[in-house]
Amino acid sequence: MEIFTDIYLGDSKEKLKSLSDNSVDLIVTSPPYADQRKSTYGGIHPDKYVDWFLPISEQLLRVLIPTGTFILNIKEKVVDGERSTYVMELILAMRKQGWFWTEEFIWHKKNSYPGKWPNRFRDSWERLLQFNKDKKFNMYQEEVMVPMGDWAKNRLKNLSETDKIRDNSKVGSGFGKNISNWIDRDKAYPTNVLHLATECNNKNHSAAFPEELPEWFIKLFTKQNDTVLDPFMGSGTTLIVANRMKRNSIGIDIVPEYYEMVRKQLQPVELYLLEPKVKYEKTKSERRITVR
Amino acid sequence: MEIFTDIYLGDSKEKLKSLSDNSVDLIVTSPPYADQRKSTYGGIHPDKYVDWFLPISEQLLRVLIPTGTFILNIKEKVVDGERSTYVMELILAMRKQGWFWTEEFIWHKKNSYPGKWPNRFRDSWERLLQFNKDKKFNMYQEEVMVPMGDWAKNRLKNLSETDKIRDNSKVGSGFGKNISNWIDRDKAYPTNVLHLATECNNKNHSAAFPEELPEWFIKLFTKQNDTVLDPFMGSGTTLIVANRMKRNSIGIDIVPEYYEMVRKQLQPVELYLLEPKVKYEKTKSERRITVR
DNA sequence: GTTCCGCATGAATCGATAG
DNA sequence: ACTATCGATTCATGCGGAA
Repeated sequence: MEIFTDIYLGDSKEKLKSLSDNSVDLIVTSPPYADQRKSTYGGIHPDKYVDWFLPISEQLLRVLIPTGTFILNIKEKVVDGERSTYVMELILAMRKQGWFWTEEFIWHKKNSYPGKWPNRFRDSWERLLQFNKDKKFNMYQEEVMVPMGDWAKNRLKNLSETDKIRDNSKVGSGFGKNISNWIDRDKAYPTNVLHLATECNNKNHSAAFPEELPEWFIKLFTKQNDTVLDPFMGSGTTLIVANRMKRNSIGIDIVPEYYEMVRKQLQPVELYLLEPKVKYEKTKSERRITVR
Repeated sequence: MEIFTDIYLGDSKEKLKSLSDNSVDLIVTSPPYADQRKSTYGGIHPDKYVDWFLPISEQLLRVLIPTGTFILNIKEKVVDGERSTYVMELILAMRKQGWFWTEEFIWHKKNSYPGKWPNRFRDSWERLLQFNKDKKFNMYQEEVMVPMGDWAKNRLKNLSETDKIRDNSKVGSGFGKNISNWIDRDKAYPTNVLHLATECNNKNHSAAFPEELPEWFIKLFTKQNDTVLDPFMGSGTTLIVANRMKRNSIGIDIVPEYYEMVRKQLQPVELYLLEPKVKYEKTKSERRITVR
């Protein structure tokens, strides 16, 4: 079976209209937060955020299959010493739009931005909001309850001794870098708290999330040959992971530089010759890339 | 200085009226969650939760000093496969009432209740909402500093003497970062994610939280001889911790059994003879208990 | 080939300074 | 007065070069 990867350059609100109804199994995305990333995305004022997002989520509701899931990564910022409320207002508005708010996962960012202030500690968590069209949805819990797969084995054999020690010292549950827990264990029961560090190895994108994040949700909510959508693909982490996991994927971004970057990364043959470290050669021959 | 502990039996909304304006330095409480614990509190329907809570928070706003803090432990429950939104509606309503929503801490419950559901994982976190009357409030950050990650210890202890000298000179010339500041430091400021286990040995109270939770906030937001209030004291954890930490405390509960339980636990002399393990004898002679 | 160390760098926030 | 920009603060992580 052939896996496709479609990427679009343009405004999500418009480009999404070209997708068919009920054609996507999972949406995983991290939209620009309010008043962040002004240089690249222009920055949306917190007061206007809900109005800006609702037309997009309306399209997402249309293209998602009834048993599909929408994972939204977002966090409100502090404005004038107080937390903004636009995320809560967005949840309330999306429920009126027809979404079910089924769960809120917590992404605990172990390496949060440093700093010290007289009345505030470092913000080290983000919301991962789960929305569904229907109260019955596909969920493959076994896939994430058995983390001792090839992935973990590969990781473990390459772990240096200091890494093992460092990981041992960490307290944590669920999944993530607490790999040492898995050595003597076949099963880990995940919870709705995810412990991951943000990735520092920049891909020329300021806000890339770690590959483990989309990987976990793709495992949990899709099977092979399903289709994953990221309407704010950025550096394309979600698409690359989906491709490696043999899921079809669709990505949209309004920034030409990101679009170009993802396009180049997904071109299999040419870059394979130029790039010494090609990560995803296993699925290379199966991929079909469409650029529009 | 004498420490007092006042406990009241009755409805918080009414009993709070007997407290003076600006008389409490910190409020830490975990109110009955909507539709939970029906047998003891009668259960408040999610749709009526905000209306039920606002008269109480109005009193709390009155009795709190301007530089005081209100910590509200709450988590919406899942109703018919979907998360209720009453917590978000409550935050929005309390802001209109005059509260500032300063921060949301995450309490990560490391040993959350085990279980498996077809479309849901174990819920292992709760919200700890911080509200303030004023954007300037008392906060004693040094009191809750935590040991630094192994990173610093392993690296800094191996700093050569020349490195130290070089770094010192950098400070003088204004270049580089002041590494020498870090040499004697093994502690770092915490983040807004708290990792605590729930207490297994509950005290006949269905929703007792671990002592570390009120302890952390009492350390962070009060000093000795300040006054801590818990308008839903339950088994009295907040009061007991406050007393041990030499803070005055006020507790209210509508359930006679909890009231009696806390009263007995706080009576110093009689119980001292009966109970082999008295935890708080250090402050015993200083305590004054008022029962109304 | 490992292990160790130096260093850059974040979806941050506040307070001061400038227009 | 009100907004825009800038510097200071701080710590976990990964990478590259050195031992």
